[in-house]
Amino acid sequence: MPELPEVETIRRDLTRAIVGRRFAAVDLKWPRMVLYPSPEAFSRRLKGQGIRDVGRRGKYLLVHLDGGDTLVLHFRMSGSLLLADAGPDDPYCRAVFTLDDGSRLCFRDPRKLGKMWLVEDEATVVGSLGPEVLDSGFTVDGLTRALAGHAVPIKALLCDQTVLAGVGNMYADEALFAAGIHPLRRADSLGPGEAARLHRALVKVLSEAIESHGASMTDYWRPSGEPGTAQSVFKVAHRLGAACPGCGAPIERLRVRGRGSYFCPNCQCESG
DNA sequence: CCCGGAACCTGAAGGC
DNA sequence: TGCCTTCAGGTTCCGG
Repeated sequence: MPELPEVETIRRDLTRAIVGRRFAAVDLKWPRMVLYPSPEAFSRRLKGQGIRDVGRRGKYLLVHLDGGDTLVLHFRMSGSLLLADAGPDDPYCRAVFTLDDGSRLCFRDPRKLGKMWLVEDEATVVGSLGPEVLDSGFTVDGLTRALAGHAVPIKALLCDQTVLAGVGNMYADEALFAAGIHPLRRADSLGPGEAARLHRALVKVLSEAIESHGASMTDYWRPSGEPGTAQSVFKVAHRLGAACPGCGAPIERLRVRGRGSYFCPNCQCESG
């Protein structure tokens, strides 16, 4: 499930591979993934535009084009972007972009939940996102302000993209463990020390995951087809019943707003 | 404000 | 073996 570290890895890998190239052809095998404009207009307008740079906002990949448009991609649950040789035979390839040098880019997405937009102003898609966790401008104060006045479970708030951009289920669990905070704690009940620990944990967990090129749990691969390795250092996420690296207690799982949440009942106590 | 549930999707996993 | 149900969770929307 591509969250911030996975999309950032795709951005970096892709930057080396496609900046300066031009879109030559677009083959939409699952047109419903295009939300704007119409699939026909999307393909027509994209064709011929050169790639200026590849950016990211939260979990969105932003391909800035020399015609002034931005191609926006969201991978949702199972999407990935592969360079070339996944090949036209791959049954899960939902869109193929052919570039002017003959290379191909494949949007692979078994579950068809991924989305694409081609817009003049990217803010129409990403304008409502909260701050980037890894921006230098994201401070403990900023996090404290984001928590204030919210009676929701902290886990739910961390996954709210309008509050923080880029954090999803896996990394929210890892950051809460690193900060020693229970996923059900009310966001507005965190003390200053806890907010500072959580801020540090978020930055650390996401930075280290980027260094490991993201986590390949299910359907995520780097554009080269190689897996990321961030999952190998997960301490709680997807480790139900395994020993907590801090205290040895078995990792437990509960549901927070419909999402499976892994935590150590010992190291993350409910009262904080 | 806060929550739950449905919808979008399909492969994997578990039960019988 | 095989059918059926449930689960996985990012996002949006809708109703209580």
